[in-house]
Amino acid sequence: MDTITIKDIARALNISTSTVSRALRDSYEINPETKRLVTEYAERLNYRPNPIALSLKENRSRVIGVIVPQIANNFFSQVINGIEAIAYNRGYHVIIFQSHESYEREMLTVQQAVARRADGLLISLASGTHDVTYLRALQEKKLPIVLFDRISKDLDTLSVTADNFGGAFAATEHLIKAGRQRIVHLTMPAHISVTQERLAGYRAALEQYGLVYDENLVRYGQFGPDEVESIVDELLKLSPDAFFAAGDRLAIGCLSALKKRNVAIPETVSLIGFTNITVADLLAPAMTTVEQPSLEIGQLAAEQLINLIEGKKTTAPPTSLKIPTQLIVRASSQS
Amino acid sequence: MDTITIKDIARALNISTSTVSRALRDSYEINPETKRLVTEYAERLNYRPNPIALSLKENRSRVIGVIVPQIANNFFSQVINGIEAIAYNRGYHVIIFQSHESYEREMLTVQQAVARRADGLLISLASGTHDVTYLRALQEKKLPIVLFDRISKDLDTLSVTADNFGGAFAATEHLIKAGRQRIVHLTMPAHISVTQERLAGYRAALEQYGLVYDENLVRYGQFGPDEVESIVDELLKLSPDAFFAAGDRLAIGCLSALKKRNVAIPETVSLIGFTNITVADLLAPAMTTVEQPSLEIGQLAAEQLINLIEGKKTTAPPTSLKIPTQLIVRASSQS
DNA sequence: TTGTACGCGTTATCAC
DNA sequence: GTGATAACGCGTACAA
Repeated sequence: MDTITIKDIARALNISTSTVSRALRDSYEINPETKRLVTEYAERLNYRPNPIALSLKENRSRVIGVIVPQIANNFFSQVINGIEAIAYNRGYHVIIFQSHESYEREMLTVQQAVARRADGLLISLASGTHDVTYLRALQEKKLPIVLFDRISKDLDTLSVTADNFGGAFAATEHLIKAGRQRIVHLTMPAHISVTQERLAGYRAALEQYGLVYDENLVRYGQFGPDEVESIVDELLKLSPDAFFAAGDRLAIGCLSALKKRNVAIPETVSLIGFTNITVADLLAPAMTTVEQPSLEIGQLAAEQLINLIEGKKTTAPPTSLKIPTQLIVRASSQS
Repeated sequence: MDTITIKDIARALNISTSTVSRALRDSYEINPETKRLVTEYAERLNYRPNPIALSLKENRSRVIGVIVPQIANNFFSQVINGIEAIAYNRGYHVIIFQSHESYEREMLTVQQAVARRADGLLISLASGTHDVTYLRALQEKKLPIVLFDRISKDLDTLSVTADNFGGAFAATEHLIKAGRQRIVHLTMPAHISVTQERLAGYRAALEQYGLVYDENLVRYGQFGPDEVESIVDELLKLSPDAFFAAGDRLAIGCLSALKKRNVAIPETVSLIGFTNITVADLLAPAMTTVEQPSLEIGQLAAEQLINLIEGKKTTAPPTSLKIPTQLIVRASSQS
């Protein structure tokens, strides 16, 4: 891949590289004629400045590193979509890294991103991550970091999340108002921030409506398809009258299990983060869902990070940004 | 973000930068003691060579550019997953670009990738792309390019796709053997390679079993949710006895439409590329699907591209690699 | 065995 | 108005 440089232009036009540079950068006092010559020639040869040389000189890469647990996931791929939209608008490129939910891999990929001289990092923590001191170290080295979705209170950064508390509260409240009293809460591993926030919303709603919180109705884990089956079996013995699954895959697994068992509950499941409305419609016409603003999370997070990188005022104190969720209540299609 | 360089180490240890460089690169004849000193110090300060400087020097970036129509899409995000797995193993990073199905944006992002000095490009063409001369120009400049999924016969590159013909043939054959005779084929825009290959498989199966090809039963487009509704309405007037949707979203839209109209056909839909089996199970227990090997496509494509970049022998003449698809027949769960 | 000098592509600074 | 030079971080030929 042979590329044309400023040198080539200088040689061809019998002028110095600095003149070429000036002409192209439209910088001060330059002979209009020279400028014309240079720009025309550059145009003709389709000259593009080498961003790598620029990076070296300016000590910045105009690249932001994004670390997610996994790419092949509806939520994260939409967040990335949002990130990309903003980043490209502001002249940044995005390099994606996956932690595969592992603490070790997360550390490694963060190292990689740092080695690549990413100008800043956008991270959603792996479920295996309990310790963020390695991130704190980077922060102290002035590397801009913004956490999103899976955040940590142990790290004093800007963070962008959905309003998980509010969403879970609304979903639970909706079920209660529909007469449900024994609402199962199927959720992710306990230590993840998202889990805690959603659980808190669930509890708050129960409390507000004078229902008891029964911890037997709450199950944690990133249940694989089979696992959910047995969990649901166990739960059914406790005669619940509604299921609130706090995540896409949990909800799908749950629906699948219930369907196999021919459990017919008109409005069993409410879930957070199911982004494909068409599928939700098909799966359970009467299902209520909490739509997670994945695109917006990505956009806002990217915007905040770039502001940080460029030293602009951030939106001040409120270091923890929450984007509202939307409760979507589907009318039962069958009589 | 202050980083430590080879210079810092040299200064601290009172030796020259070249000595430091040699010590770290484990290069020839160096005093073991000096080497120890340097490596220890570097380790302690967590020194990482600046890949940007290296890129500039070696005129390569160890980055591969991936251009897909959209990230937030099950198929593409899984392909990216596969690409990433291979790339990182072989020391490459992956920068993602989206064309948003637009020819102009595709050209722009390719320019960006080239400007960023990507060592090679992995491209799945936008549906808006009818002309690939701009890619041919890059090819002539010796930029390694591998196409995947949405390929073009107008470009003489290595390509990696699913066996779309075989998959469509198998699906159609399955429907025919189940007694279907008027099989609708709902597919993507006509000029896309994938569309053509799948259509050819569909036709070949019809022909082999002596059924007439009725072009009224074939519909093209990237139907939005609403659009599918009216298409299905039109099609129903032609009294089809099966639907073969050549794509995830088409299939979901089709199922949704059929469900709303209470059309009960035991095995209506067969589709290509639906990767989430759990959802397929839920949607239509008797549905037959063709699983697309998205992960493998990504892996193989990345492998081929990196071989190209590194000048290794490619797998010779067969410049067009096809990965087999798998027909998954689900037994009806009812009765 | 180690140090010096140069080049990768670009721009800022200083001379002319 | 334009040219020469240094610097960004690194590796390496060449010199010592």
